[in-house]
Amino acid sequence: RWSVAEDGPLKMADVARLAKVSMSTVSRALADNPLIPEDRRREIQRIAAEAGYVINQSARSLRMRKTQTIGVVFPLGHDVGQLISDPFFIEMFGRLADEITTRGYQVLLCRVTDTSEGWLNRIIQSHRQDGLVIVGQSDQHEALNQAAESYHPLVVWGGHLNGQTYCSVGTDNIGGARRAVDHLLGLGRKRIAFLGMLELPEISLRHEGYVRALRAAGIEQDPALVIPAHFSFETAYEAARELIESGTAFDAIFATSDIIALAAIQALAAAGIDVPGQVSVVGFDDIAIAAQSTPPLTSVQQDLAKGAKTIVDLLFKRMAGEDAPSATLLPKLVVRKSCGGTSAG
Amino acid sequence: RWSVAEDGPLKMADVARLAKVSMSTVSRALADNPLIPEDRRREIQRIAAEAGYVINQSARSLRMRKTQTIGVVFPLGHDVGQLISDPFFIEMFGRLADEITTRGYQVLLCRVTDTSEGWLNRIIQSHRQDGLVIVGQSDQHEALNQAAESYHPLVVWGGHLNGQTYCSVGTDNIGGARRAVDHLLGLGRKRIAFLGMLELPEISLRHEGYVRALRAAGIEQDPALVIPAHFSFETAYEAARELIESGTAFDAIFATSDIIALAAIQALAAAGIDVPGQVSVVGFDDIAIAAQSTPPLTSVQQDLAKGAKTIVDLLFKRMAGEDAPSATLLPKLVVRKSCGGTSAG
DNA sequence: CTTGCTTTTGCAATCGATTGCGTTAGCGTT
DNA sequence: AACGCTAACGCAATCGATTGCAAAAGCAAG
Repeated sequence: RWSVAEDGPLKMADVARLAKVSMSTVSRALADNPLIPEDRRREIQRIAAEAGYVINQSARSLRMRKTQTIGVVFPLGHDVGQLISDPFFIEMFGRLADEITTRGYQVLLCRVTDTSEGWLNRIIQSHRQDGLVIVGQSDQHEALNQAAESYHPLVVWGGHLNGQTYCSVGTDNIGGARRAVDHLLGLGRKRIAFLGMLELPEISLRHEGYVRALRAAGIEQDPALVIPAHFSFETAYEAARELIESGTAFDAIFATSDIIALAAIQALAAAGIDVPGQVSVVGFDDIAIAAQSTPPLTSVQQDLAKGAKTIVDLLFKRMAGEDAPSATLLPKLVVRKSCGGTSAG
Repeated sequence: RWSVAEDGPLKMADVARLAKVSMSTVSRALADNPLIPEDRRREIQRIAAEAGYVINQSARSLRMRKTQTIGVVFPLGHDVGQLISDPFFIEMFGRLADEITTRGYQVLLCRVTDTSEGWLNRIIQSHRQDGLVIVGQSDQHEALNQAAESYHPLVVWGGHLNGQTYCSVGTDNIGGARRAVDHLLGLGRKRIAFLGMLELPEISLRHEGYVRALRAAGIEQDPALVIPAHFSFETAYEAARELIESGTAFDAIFATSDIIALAAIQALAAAGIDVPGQVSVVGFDDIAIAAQSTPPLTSVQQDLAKGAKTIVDLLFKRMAGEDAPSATLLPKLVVRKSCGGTSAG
């Protein structure tokens, strides 16, 4: 009898010996190749299963030049440890994982530790995956553009930017922001602060929506109301606190993520400012906590389930050689108590 | 000049040609093997980097019989789609991913879609990973025991069970539950409901702690107060609703996860029952939302950061051939408003 | 019993790296 | 110049599968 401990893992050659056929035949039988008559196929499959044989994926990947694996790459640089701290990315990852595993592929999580020149090429050429999903462009627009030239199975979650050659899926950031700010304006708010990092493409688009809404309402923009704020709770809290202490007057906050919004609400509470009484707050993403917070947060909802499905659909198309275009999802404003009563003129 | 599009990806042989040395030398140079003089090593590394060469990991894995990858396996069966719905698993995954990538390994997410006989062996023998973390024993205690016999680089997050031969890391479930129920008893609560699936080993241990606390307080157990409840919000809500409608009297709930606790609180609210006025609620896990909910949830905190670090530490020891023992983490009761005022006799 | 055709099967090359072992180069001694 | 010794380097086998191509087997018709 054969044992893992003594003889090491079973190889295909061993199964071939057991079944008294050649390796070629075993390989074809396990692959359900019709070249082998069906009854013999079944027989060989049974023998392999009973022996506990499993195909060595390293060998298979090398020979077939594919890994049955999709790499999911998470954003870089800006916030170290963001992976575990940001509910948005976490949820996105879960949904992507679902979509990918449903299609019979494995999910490889890639965290980029070294963003020096060529980081993306290093991931691509490692051949560890058959396709890549990049979650968030961060500030790597150029790197993505360049990689997309020669590597096709690549889809990016993020904003649609000028001169973009890669395939991206993302919410209509301008429209979403526009809707949020329009809502605040509709409540009679006039001094609306913007919290977010303009350096990030998606945030920059949300800022554009903010600007357009103000302009359409004929309200003058005040640079003092545009505050840089990272995605982490602590830094966002700090940013909000500084805004409050600066003495700049404001009656609403448009936060470019829910985490930032929640941090702002806490900072306002700490300063004794009532939400939504004195200041209205709107977030972005509509993560799960948003509905549970006190007060419940009004937020621009991104449909991550649909987003993930779209990303993976497009990726598989591209893996099949087809040329899939970018897609934009329509955001929805979910109104809750954090921005005050029912709308007014 | 060389181009990905035209000539396919660069191979080590190409680099060898560029550097005018043999493949052996290139391989050794890239591996920083001291057999090659340092200056030549640097030179070859420079040439490889400039050409954009990256080692093909499939080939490397095959030859070296290791993949620089750790598989993280998620629980099976009980709750389909739990991956995306359960914040506990998500957070655990994030922390594991951090610990693993910090050590220079990749993370492969394994979702088991086929739990038929031999599922674990199929993962192990695929040789896709150098080590395995299983998050949650589910009902697979026996399968784990058997696999552990011949496969050593394996660590399980979960309870420590009788006759267990595999290495596990987990919270002291009995102690944690005991502490939670003792707290409720200290508040004067006497009819404490238990919500959770006894079939799961960890939950069964928490039930044991519940029983011990009641026994120590000389309070009679009522089987009608032990309610089966899955981990998903919807099913837990349903379970809580049935408890309420059954008419069984109770003045406290010990929920075996925060999700269950939050669902119970909502069900209670819907029935017009005040928390903590009429019923005290305690959860388990202390996930991020717990502190943000209304009312903030008292919960048994599991230190996931430490748990993940311990798991990965032990796993790497086992991968190195050492024999690492199981570990137990001490839970901490975090008291918030959901179970009522400061304690009383 | 040939011949011709189809169905099965197996040989051997291949994927792209790593590495044991033997060879060559380089240098210092005598 | 010959020798010995070490430091560098390269040949070729190897990891474990897949697959093109050719050979063998099976079968029917002549």
